[in-house]
Amino acid sequence: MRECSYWLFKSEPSGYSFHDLLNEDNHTAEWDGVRNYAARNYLRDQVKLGDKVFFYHSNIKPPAIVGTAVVVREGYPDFTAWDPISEHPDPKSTLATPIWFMVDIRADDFLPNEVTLTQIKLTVGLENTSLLKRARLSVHPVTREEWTIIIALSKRKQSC
DNA sequence: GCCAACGTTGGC
DNA sequence: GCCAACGTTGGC
Repeated sequence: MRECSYWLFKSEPSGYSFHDLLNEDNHTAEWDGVRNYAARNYLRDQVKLGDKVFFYHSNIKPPAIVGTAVVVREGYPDFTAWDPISEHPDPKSTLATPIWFMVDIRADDFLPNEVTLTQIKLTVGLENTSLLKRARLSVHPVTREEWTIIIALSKRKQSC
């Protein structure tokens, strides 16, 4: 019996928001379009069924973790890569030799309060979190301790 | 809108 | 295989 792992997935809400995920059938969607090797490796090799996911909104004021989701399908080829009219086509990726991978996630719920990037930067225990160390990565590992701290933060009303 | 950080590409 | 040029991300 494997313990679940924790992740943080980024999305620009102008393109795809947590609200969009909640509005999907069964609150579930393919996490497609990742075209970065480090993120791909996580999706292909390490993100497992039942793992928990923070949904982070980037490129918005303020950038913040807004909700949680759960992995409902493990890594499989991102077929949007070999669809020439998809948003992120990659002719080098084929059915026989896929390069890019995705997982499916199902929205759980909004956090009681969003946890902003500023809060994350100011919170003891989160100073080494991957989000702060590798700013441009779109899929980050989160430790169990970090997950617990962020969940606790989300239950606290912000004064500013 | 700016621009720093950083991942990717491609010439050599 | 190095590394300069280039493109993208994303906070500010």
